[in-house]
Amino acid sequence: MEIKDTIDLLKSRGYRITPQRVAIIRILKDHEGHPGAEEVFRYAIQLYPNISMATVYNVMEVLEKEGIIRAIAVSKNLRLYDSDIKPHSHFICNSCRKVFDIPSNYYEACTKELPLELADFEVDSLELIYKGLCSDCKKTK
Amino acid sequence: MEIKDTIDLLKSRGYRITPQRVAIIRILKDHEGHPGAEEVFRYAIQLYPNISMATVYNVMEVLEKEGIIRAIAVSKNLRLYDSDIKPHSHFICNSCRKVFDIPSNYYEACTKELPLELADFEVDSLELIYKGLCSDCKKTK
DNA sequence: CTGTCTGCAAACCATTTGCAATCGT
DNA sequence: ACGATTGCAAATGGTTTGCAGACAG
Repeated sequence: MEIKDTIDLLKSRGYRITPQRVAIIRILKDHEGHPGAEEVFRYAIQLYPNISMATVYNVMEVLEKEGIIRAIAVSKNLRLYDSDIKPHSHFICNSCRKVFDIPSNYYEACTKELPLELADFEVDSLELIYKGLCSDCKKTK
Repeated sequence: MEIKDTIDLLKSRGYRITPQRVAIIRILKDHEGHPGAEEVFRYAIQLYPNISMATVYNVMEVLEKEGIIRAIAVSKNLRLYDSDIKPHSHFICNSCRKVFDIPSNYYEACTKELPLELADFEVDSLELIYKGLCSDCKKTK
């Protein structure tokens, strides 16, 4: 999604377009990958020297709530974000904590063909996460 | 798995069988569901009044490491445990935070037929988590 | 103008840690 | 005995909160 589209989306939902929000949207666009709040903050502070962590968290929460990014619980004290919202699964390395985007035929199958047990539930999202050791960490082991 | 089997497993891996560990293993056996550390602690303190949270965390970590239980990252500050390690997926209610065990045909399919991108990786586990609103919370909404 | 958003610093809280005493083997 | 484990209390660290001032619409 283009930056402008994201901004229009937020505007249409009643959010104010502050320079901090624009900066973070741009950062997420320019740095594909899986940044955490800390990393977003480090980039943001260069575009906007007075920005605070509280604002970063605030903006990330808005973006997540509006379905613009996905949060990934990597481990107890590491939450990363994924600005690619196309259906895909993740691999998390238990050693280096890196997150890999993994295309998965099953991801879409799982969302389309829900288990009977979920018939009465409202299913909003699916997380399909493999964990283990990435190829680099596997060698070093 | 029977309590005795779990104890034998731990013993065979060099762990000491302390009454605290036995108490927690029994608690997990007797209270199916998805308790958190706090809930385990509340039960444990009745069997063993001097037990501390640190010990509960210690034991849960051992059990998780040895594949006897699974940890579920429900939300930022809520981690629950599942003592059922048979292959199945989870549904987490975004409102009441309850965890539901969901049988899933795809869970096993995902583990057996790994995406090509994971060929060089060591895959140790899979999490398949649906999120949304459970039937009760859906009504109240 | 008006109510939302930001930045600061302090608060939060589940989890972890250091360490002396205890206990399993 | 000996080293693993416990319990306590303090520390940790990512995230949240309260609030006064700034600012978008």
